[in-house]
Amino acid sequence: MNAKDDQRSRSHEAILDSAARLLRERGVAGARVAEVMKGAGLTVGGFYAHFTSKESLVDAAFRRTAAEMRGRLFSRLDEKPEADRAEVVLKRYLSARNRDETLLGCPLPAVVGEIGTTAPEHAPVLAEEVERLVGELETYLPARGRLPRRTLALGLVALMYGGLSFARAVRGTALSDEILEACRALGRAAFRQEGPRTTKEES
Amino acid sequence: MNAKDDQRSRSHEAILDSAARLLRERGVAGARVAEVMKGAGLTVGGFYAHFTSKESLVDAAFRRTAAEMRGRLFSRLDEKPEADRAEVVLKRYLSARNRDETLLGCPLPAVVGEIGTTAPEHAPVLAEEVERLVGELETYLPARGRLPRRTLALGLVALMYGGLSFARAVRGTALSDEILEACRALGRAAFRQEGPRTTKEES
DNA sequence: TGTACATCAGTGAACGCGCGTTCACTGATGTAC
DNA sequence: TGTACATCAGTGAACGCGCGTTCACTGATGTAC
Repeated sequence: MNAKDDQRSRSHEAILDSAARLLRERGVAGARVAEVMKGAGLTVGGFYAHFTSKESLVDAAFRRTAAEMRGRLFSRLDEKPEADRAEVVLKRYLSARNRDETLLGCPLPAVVGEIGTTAPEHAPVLAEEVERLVGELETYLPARGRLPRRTLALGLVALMYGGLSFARAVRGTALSDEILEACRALGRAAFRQEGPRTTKEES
Repeated sequence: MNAKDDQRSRSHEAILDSAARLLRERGVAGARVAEVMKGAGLTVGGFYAHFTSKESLVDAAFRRTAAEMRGRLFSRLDEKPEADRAEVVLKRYLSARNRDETLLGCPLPAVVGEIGTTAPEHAPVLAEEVERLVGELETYLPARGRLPRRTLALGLVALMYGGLSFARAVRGTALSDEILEACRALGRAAFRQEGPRTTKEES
């Protein structure tokens, strides 16, 4: 039962990968089952042997892309001075790279609007992933600023998501670059005033 | 030729109104031509006597909703102390009301994601409307803060849009209220440090 | 003022197309003896 | 070791459905004489 199971799980992975790519690039409605399967080197009919519905595929692909994003966003931060870490995260997220390389970038801009309008069935997963992102970001924020860490983290996530969404929507224009820069500046201003630059333990 | 022309322009208005409502509530793909016409008290077939395509309808409806939003956002600000105006705008936009009353609220959360993914044909109109919003918001910001007015305005628009989008997507949860509040706090922090609360002329 | 004709906003059915999902079938892999 | 059968991942065509758009037609409004 080895070769068969191997094949099966390899296909499963390929489908998820393909879905993750399309979800980030085209959103929920734009990630069509037939195209997902084609991207995995398979045909439409086989899909339902791997997932019970498109809905469950989207949930799974969303979780995966969100986890990947957090991985990239928070990787190797221990190499940076503690006081600079939040700024590094901000810079990484609001970068031309994260805007242009949709295939590897953040899934939020492609799905949040749809979840608010035509795809509310994915709201629970979104809430989950936002909590994860906010929770991890909090770790890198000053412990006692004017605003509670969680407040600051929630606001920064909204700022980052909003800036990236706009920048992607008008990509290729000067406005797009301007937006990214302005959001970085605003975010920096928000947490720079929040705490002293001295080193404090966080736990 | 009076009664006929009157009828025609009344229908045109009704179609636009209906489209504006649906666009805010369900986005570009969700605002279906047949449903728009039904909402205007008409049938599908008559649509193309009023608009050349769905695309041009969406552009027109988007401009209309954006203008309405600016109207509500910036109305009667002269009644408020000059230093408080930006904060009033922030509060109005990031309110439970603007989240829940989708029918009258901001169109951005419903369309920006789609424009970035499956409906790039509306990017020019989006850029136009963002410029209008940013330009008007600048008027209410401190003239010489740490950040240039335009930078601050761009960042605030991204923050407001991002916060409202998240809040709508997870509406009905505690997280949704928390996000609105956090974005108001972050925005306030950003422009509060930007300038002294003294009165300065702006022009 | 009345009558015959022209205009045109709106109707409703049909068009081609693409979607998510289903299902009878295939053929390579694994099992039993 | 070889043969007959079972399993099951994947195929490809079909299903019902909804979309944007087209078009022959209707009937009330307006014009010409």
